[in-house]
Amino acid sequence: MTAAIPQTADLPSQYNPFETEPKWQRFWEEKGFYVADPSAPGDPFSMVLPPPNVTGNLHMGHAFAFTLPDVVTRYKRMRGYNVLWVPGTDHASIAVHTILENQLRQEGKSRFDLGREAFLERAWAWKEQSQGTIKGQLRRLGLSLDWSRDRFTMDEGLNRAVIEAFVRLYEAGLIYRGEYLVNWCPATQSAVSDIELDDKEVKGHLWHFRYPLAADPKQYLVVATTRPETMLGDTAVAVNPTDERYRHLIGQQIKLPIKDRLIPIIGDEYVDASFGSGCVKITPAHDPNDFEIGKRHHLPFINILNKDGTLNENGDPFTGLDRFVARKKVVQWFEEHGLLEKVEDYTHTVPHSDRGGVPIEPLLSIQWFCDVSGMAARCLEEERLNTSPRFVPERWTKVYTGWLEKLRPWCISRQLWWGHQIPAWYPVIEGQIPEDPQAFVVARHEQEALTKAREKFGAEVESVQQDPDVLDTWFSSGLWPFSTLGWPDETEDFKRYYPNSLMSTGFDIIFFWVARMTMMGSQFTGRIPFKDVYINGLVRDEHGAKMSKSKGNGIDPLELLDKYGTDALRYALVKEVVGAGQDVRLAYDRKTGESASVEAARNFANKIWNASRFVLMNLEGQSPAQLGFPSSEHLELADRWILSRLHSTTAQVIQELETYGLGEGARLLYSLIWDDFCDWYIELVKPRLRGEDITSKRTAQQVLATVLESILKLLHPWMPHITEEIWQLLTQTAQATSIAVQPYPESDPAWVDPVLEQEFALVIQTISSLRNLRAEAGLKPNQSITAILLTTDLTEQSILTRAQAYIQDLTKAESLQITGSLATEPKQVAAGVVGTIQVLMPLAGLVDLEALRVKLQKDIAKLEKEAQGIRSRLENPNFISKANPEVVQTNREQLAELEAQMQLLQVRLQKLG
RNA sequence: GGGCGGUUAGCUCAGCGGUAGAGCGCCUGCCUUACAAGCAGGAUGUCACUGGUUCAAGUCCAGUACCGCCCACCA
Repeated sequence: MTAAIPQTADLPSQYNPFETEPKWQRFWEEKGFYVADPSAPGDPFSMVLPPPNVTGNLHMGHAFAFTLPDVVTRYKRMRGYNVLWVPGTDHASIAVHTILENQLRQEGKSRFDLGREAFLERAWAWKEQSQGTIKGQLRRLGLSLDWSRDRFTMDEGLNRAVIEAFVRLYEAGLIYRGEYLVNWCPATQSAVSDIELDDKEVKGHLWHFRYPLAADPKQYLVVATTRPETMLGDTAVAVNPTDERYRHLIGQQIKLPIKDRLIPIIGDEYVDASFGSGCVKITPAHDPNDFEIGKRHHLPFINILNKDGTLNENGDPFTGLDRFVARKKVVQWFEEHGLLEKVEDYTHTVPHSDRGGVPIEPLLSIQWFCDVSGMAARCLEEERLNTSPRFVPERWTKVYTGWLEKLRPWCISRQLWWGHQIPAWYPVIEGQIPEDPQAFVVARHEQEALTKAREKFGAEVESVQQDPDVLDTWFSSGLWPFSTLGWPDETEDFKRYYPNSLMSTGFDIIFFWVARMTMMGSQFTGRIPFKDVYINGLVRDEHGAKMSKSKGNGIDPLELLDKYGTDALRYALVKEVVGAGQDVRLAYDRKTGESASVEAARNFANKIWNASRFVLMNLEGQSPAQLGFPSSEHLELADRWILSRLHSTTAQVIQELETYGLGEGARLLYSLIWDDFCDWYIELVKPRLRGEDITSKRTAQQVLATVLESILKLLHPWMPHITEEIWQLLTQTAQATSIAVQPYPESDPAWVDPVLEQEFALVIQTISSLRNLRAEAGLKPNQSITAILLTTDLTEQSILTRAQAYIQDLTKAESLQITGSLATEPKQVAAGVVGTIQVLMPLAGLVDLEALRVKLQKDIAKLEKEAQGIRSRLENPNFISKANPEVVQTNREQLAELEAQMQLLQVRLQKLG
């Protein structure tokens, strides 16, 4: 039994996405269309969703970045691939900390007041809430995710994967504990990685200090600094060894002001003799470059800072002061002692902590590091040999390899609570943990740690205490492509779907994430975890600016979803993309909350809806399957034309989808649907549907049904809901299946007929010309005309004759004469020209002859301008001799045609008198 | 300092060697039984600038300017 086809009256004339979309979202999920089956046939096509942070809501960037791969996924599924798209969310250690600690601050508390356990409870509660919101939003975007495989970076399985990865890296000698300069964020009191920094331009000063020589305090060297307080930790002054001014001083000593410490003058190539005074103060414990120099010259490392950004005992006499207060005091000291040479205004960039929002301090501390040099080298080798992964667009490859080439050890520990606690334990002996930083064991769990600790440190180990730090969030993210598939176990999913086919993400996290995944993937699975990397662009605001929280210029996707529907937003975003990875700008009016581009997409959806409504009401309740495909001998000109357009567009769309041309595909379909199908085919077919000729009517129904069904399938990856809604109505499958799992249309070259399309273009132009004449003459839409198409070209005559009914119908011509010559010339006639065809519309009664004249003159002038261009080309002997003969020939023909057309119009002009 | 994008109609953008395009907006008619979220018709451009290659250049090459990103930063 099939459901009754709704009558036209049942279908509103405006498409309502708000009823439709949730219905199909539920349907897809309940019926499990997107649940992958590793035992099912088909080449695998697998992806993991870049897991959104559990920090609140999805933003426009998510909507965009997730819709793009959804288009690809839906296409691949319809192409018969065995598709898996794994959803999930990320615990986002630092980001969640920031949110929760802000909340606590408002309650007048800190996380330390709460304690680790209570804080984590809050974190889990927050995660639950945020995750629920995000999942709802992902569903609302209509993404074809396999929710049965939903993961969270801190769920049991992934936790196990993280510990396993850490242990294996440690056992391979790639994870170690060491002292190093880390980017220290005094606000969050944690180390942060290089890529969690945000450079901000700051207007500061460059202070020039006099450093007296120990041998002769009246002589001094001038050093400059933007961070005066660090001088308390200076352990040398460096000059360039080739610098004639200072070469003789190398080896002598400076008496460091305030501290009265003797520090050496050293020579190092790093110093640029041409910058400033050519002397550099060296603070190995608080500057990355100085750190390197300090190591080269075996200088002492003096740490002057506490973790909260105040000065420690080494900062005496400013111990306990905040770094910025100490800065002023140091400057004041130099000033008072006549050692301040000068102060310059100086604008420079200062690295700030992304999350903490304050300037970071390079700080010497004991952290956990991961040596990634071997992994990076393997990734570079893969890229060199196999160009794997393949970046789309290709230009991002350089960004990726460039970063891998200059990697430093990765600081993976964070002094936070929310995250994966580092699986390292310290032995407790006599109630104490040994001071030796290397006294620890790495284990999968506490029991194993205790055993190992006793083996290593003896039976006197009473217990073990786990390192309180958590891992950098990107550590677990790096495992995402395989940890989600069940790694470290050899699961069916892992065997079937790894490596992933595609990774779709933003350029801003090529370093953070893509490179970490390829490194971890190569380390643990021996393979690059994905074949292609599609790098999407940004969604910019209405002014072309990057949307960001700090600027507050974000556009809320939910607002647009509420206003226009999911399909409209999806289509509007993707249609703007050019090639792959280009940024898109979203039209938006902040006063009204309206978006012209999303509205245009909504209108497109409505157009599809109404075209479908027209088709449905004319099929007399028959489904495409019931109607069957029309037999070839019954096909009329318009039928063959629309089928040709369908098949040629299908070929182009498939071509685009295969090369990630998602925007191009969207635009091709827009034109096929709106221009070809709605404006022409449907209009042409109307008389046949109302007419007496049963065969012609049935053929039209068959073509309408088959073309509409193909169009729906073609468009489904971009606009999944409306296509599902209409497809269900059209095919009357009673929700037994989904358009999402129907085969994607194929292009049959047998139906593509370029000659026919060209001929049909002539018909279209002729109709347009007549419509133009009607409009120019000021005729009412329902007023009928008489028309004459005059041409001596027999082919054109034949085409026009075949299309005579179409022309008459679409131009309201009650009589239409197609002829090679006229027995009697009409007196007053509006005229246009198409090809060699004179398009004539005789006008009875009062007409504005002057208007007709002006119109003809304008047409002639236009043609003349065109002809002039071609003529000058043909008059150039070099063009004749050097250009491709075919091009020359074409130009000659074009000129001849233009001249003939002008001639015809001239004649008409003269006849007007 | 290095690198990557971009500069085409009022706005947002296609086009990437042979006659300047789309959507939105604008103008003129139309509520024509699919659609006024629509239909028909129309107007609109020194294709940033300067050179070069070519018979031919928004289209290829070089440089310049401006806009936007990314990376690295000289203390």
